[in-house]
Amino acid sequence: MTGNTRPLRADARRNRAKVLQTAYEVFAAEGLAVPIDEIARRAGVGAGTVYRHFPTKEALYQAIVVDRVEHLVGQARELAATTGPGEAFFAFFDLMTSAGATDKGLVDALAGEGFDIEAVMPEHEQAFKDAMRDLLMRAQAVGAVRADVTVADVKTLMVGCQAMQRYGGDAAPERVLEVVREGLRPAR
Amino acid sequence: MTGNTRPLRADARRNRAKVLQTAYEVFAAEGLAVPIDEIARRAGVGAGTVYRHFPTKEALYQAIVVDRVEHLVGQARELAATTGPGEAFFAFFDLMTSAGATDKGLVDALAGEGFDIEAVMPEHEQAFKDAMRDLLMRAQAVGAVRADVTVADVKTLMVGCQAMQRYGGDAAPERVLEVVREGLRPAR
DNA sequence: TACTATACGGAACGTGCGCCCCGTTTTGCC
DNA sequence: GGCAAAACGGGGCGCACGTTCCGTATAGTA
Repeated sequence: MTGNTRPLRADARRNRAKVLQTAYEVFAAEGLAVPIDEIARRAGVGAGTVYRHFPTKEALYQAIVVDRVEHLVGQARELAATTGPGEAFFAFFDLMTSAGATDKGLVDALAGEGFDIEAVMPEHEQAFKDAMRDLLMRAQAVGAVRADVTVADVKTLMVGCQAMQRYGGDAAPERVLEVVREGLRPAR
Repeated sequence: MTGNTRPLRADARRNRAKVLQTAYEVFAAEGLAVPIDEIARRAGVGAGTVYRHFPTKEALYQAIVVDRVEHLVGQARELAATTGPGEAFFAFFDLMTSAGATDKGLVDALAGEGFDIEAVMPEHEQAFKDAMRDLLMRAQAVGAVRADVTVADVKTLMVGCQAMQRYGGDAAPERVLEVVREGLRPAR
């Protein structure tokens, strides 16, 4: 079904990679609001070239976000396999929040309007939730996390923390995150 | 210095009020991204009329947000005066978060780019912080809130919670807020 | 080297929106 | 009722941005 795309010409492959790389950096630094023309300029190509490789702006950052999410899912699985339940869960929590602090585009994509992950890449969303469910249930089983929170709750909290990281102000990110982490622990 | 503005004509006063009212409702329901023309249309006036009363779109929602913030500050002071320290603090927390759930425009203004409250209405920001400092310090004094968080931390957390309220997903808002509230309590 | 499919770049188009202009209407005063 | 000042409204301008088009350049092939 997936049309047999024949191999790209050398310059095409090069440009595609350059665009992806540039877009990743620019979106991470400035968020999804950056114009395509700007990305094209920084990548040293014309706007038309960007659109030949990605039919739409959304398609461009989808490609990037999917990659990012896959990477995070991989890290979640690795943590689940190599670390104790409680530790693994909170390590992943830290991973997610610091990802948000670094990558403005990711936060825009996860929290922003005009981007419904579940609609656009349901399988990745599912993989993400599955990986997180694993981490969460194990952590709850050993009493490291309060028993009543769901995967959806945790996801919302993570996205919220990413947004807070970005909010700036005079707040100390460390302390703010610590509050939420502490809140996730079982009531005493 | 503040130019002596003479009294508005009757129709002007009426239109101004209608615009404010409509803008308040529309911004609350849809966020700050709504075009001015739309607000003008719903208010039953021309776009020019909106701009005569508010020189810029930003000025329009500033007027609204200032009003909203003043109201919240008033509520904070009243709580501080009439309720026990711990209760008052958390009641205000709930007030803020549910304000965010109701008012999309407020969240946009507090969290969004392109709106620096401190730059635009420093005195209100100050009043807000003062009122919150009062609530926070009293709550900390009786051990209802962990001693290490600052006013800025709490503000960030509140804004973050507002954003989460709006994020939707399958998360239960109740539970998510409970996690943060719990995290604000002293370590046990 | 000659030839063609492929890819390139950037000018150009359409749209949406903030904001301004100006001919028309309304208000308040004598 | 008549008049000037104040206010109105909505068409229009300028700009930004996503997307498309097409004449030109280049990679791959014989």
